[in-house]
Amino acid sequence: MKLPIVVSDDSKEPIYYQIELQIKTLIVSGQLQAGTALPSIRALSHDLSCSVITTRRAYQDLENNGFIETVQGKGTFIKALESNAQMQIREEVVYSTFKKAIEESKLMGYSLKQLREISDKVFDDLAKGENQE
Amino acid sequence: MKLPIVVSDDSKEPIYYQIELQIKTLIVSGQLQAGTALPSIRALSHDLSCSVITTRRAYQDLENNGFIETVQGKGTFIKALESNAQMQIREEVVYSTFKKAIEESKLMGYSLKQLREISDKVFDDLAKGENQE
DNA sequence: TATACTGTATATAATGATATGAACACTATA
DNA sequence: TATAGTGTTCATATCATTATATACAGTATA
Repeated sequence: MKLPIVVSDDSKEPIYYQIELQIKTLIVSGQLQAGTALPSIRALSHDLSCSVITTRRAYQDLENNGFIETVQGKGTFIKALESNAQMQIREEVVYSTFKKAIEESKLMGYSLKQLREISDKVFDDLAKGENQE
Repeated sequence: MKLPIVVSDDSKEPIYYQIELQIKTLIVSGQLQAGTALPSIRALSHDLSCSVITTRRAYQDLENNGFIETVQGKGTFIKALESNAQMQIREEVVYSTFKKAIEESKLMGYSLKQLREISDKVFDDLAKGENQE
């Protein structure tokens, strides 16, 4: 299976991270079903003209977040999204992402109430953008 | 004026960033009033046992965020928080901090609605923590 | 104007993140 | 069991960030 992935050397985001985000998106949008085998790290690195280490790093990060599963000698496979343990890992990641954003913003001189207003505005703006599509 | 600042070499946060956050906190909490002169970059670097470049970097970042003002030959001074231009810069920084957090979290497979719930939970938890103090 | 303070700029070292190739270990199967 | 496919580990190179010392430039004042 050949993945519709494109990476850019010019991007400020590291290559392994670009790969991660695109595979995540494919899984979350349902284009990659549970059980599907991903291309081998060698095949993918060949397609993207990067090192095996780079694709490996991307796969490893995705595994740590519960999106995929690697089995030595066999390959790498999409994991089912339903597993409670994985959903919990993911929710914890999101929770601490928000927590960090809020705590850092508090240092800019805003109260929690003010920050909530700004946060609501961002959500509203993003929702507006989604509806327009 | 001697600032109540402590930096740790063991921290994973860079020293210049530790200095930034602590000065920000002092300003935002009202312990450093507008017009107050900060210690010179040399005096501060001596107190913290770090290089002049490091304190300079912290001051420069704070200036870019509108918290302080430096005048060559004279020194560095706390800026008034009321200026509209500075408040706007600061709000933009907070806005994009949140936006980035939300967009990255969306890639974890959550809808905006779900993310809003998680975000609300974080705000509630933080508010609870503040009230307990 | 000499001096002793300010901040500024340049060149450089040290560290950590990113990316690499080559050798290693496991699995399936001809 | 030989081979060709998987993932894994190790040593290393490259690059950006962090941190440094030193020389430079502006300001106040004795």
